[in-house]
Amino acid sequence: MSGNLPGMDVTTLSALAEPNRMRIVELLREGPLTVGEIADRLGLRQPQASKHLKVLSDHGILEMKAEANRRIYKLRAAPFQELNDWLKSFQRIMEDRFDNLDAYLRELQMKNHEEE
Amino acid sequence: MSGNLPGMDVTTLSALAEPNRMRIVELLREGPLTVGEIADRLGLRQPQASKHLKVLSDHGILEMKAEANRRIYKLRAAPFQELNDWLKSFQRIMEDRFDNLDAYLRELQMKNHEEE
DNA sequence: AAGGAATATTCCTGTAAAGGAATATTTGTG
DNA sequence: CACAAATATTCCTTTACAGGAATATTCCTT
Repeated sequence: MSGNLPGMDVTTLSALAEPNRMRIVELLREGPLTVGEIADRLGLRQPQASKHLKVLSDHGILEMKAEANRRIYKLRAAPFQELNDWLKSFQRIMEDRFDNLDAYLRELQMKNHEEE
Repeated sequence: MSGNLPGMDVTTLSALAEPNRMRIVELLREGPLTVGEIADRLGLRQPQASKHLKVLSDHGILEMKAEANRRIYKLRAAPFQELNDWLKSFQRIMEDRFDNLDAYLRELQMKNHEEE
């Protein structure tokens, strides 16, 4: 009966829900960067930068291109599209259902009298 | 020089980045519900449901209305708007900057030759 | 081939947070 | 006023994960 909802992937959110990773994402909006530059600009140690980048990559938020010694990371569009789609499916319902407390209160009333 | 970016609140994301809390949010799309119903429908124990609801409320994702014995929780629009705005500020940049690896590679080249 | 960048990985430690169980609190009802 | 229902809170335990430090790996340069 119930349609198959988009079902936002929570692990994508948890990957973004870490301050330094969010800073990395914000930084990469300006364009692709190497690990070293990311670490420098954000005042992170290289190992922690690498670890965060790995998490973000594993969740498909970033993609990496090896260029000689350097690894260049850049944003991927997909997860943001997914987030956007999920939000859109919300907006539709927002106007309708969020605020009909009254209907629900009447419903509660009914159940109360029903079960006695 | 740099504009003040939206700056998505990571704590909002972390509140959503928990499976049971996400399930609560999805459930409440259908309309407001009491703690008991939320716990029932999701197969959660009441205390855990209350705890998750508190987290969601503390982050402004839900709001609560006390109705006699019951507490009715419902979604708030604000955080979703915030998320939406943040995403929008992304979309704009997506097309332009995400993919100009070439420019960045040339830039790297230059720096390499520069510093010698 | 050797040394040095740039990056990834491993190990350790501390901390935050989620679930379980029990209990407190509030409110309605007989 | 006593009891029961609905919800919140506390305490405990376990687990996930972020940072620090050290080390491994890869690739360039000479």
